[in-house]
Amino acid sequence: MDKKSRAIYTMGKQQNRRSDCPINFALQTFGDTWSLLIIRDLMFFGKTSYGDFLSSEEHISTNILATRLFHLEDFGIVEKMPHKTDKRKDTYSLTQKGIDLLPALLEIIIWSAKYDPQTAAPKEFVAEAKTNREQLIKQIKTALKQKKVLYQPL
Amino acid sequence: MDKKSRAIYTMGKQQNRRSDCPINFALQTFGDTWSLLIIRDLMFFGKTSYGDFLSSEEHISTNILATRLFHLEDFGIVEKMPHKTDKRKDTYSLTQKGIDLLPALLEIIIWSAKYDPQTAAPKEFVAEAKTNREQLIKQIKTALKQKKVLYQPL
DNA sequence: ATAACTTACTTGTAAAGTACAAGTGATTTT
DNA sequence: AAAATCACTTGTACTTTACAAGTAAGTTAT
Repeated sequence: MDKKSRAIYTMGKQQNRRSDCPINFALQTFGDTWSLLIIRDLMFFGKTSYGDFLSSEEHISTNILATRLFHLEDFGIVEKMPHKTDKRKDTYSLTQKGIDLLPALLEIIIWSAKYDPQTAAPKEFVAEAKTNREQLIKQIKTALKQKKVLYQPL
Repeated sequence: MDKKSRAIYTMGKQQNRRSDCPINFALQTFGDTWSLLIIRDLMFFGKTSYGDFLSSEEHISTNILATRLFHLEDFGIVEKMPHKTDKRKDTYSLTQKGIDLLPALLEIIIWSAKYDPQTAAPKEFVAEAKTNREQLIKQIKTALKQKKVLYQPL
């Protein structure tokens, strides 16, 4: 890890926190332009590797991805493990702390689906999130633990 | 408005959207380091003026605040009106689109309260959000419409 | 009435962060 | 044994941010 990454790493532990406000805590943890997309990929689309994240349609730069993954791992939202068979690869997964962001993600999805006329959010999914929230959360959590992929990348 | 602001303004209308993913839509709307704090100030703390936002404890820079307010207004999350009596002032308020972010904010607060050992989130508030979500949402929306302040800045 | 103050910004500049292209070294595949 | 893949790192130009200072319109105090 280089100096810049270490700087971010250290900030990660919130030596430089702007306030103790819960909204601010969330912002300083994953409130940049990319982190939530990585979390999305892990939460809904079964992506697990560096290359998987790189290939998402939003096209994150490789250096940015590297620092965000350090950051998210540092904050305990993401875990990195050696791939079972391929020694070149690492496998990323959400920790419990990361999985617990699911309700917030669902609310964001509901909001975007309401206000973005060209949203890619599947109607049935949004309907489920609105009317069967708790059940949908359980279902997704179960799938995550079993490493089943419920949805295709948008 | 200067060239830079116009550039952001144009991006605001999502000519340059990275994808139609709902998470991405939210990120491109308010996914920077400051917007959610402005929305928080409007939602919970009864702040309404430029100076109010400037004086929040996170210390946003004045030029950043100006561009974020343009952006948020452009996206229809915030409305700007001349102050009733003081012609120097403007009064900012949340639109319905902005108010509809409340459920997402509540989930973020619940998450941060769980994982930040030094969170400033009031326990009773978090408890209410968990057990009486819908009622709390109604209560806050009513207060917003009546311009009552329910909470003190953290 | 006028000077001092407040308000909502704008401007300038240095520092930090981002995007893009091109490596690199350790595997794995062909 | 060569070519490809994987998870990064490095270099550089560009963009964004942070901080300090200034400005114009409107309000308050004397």
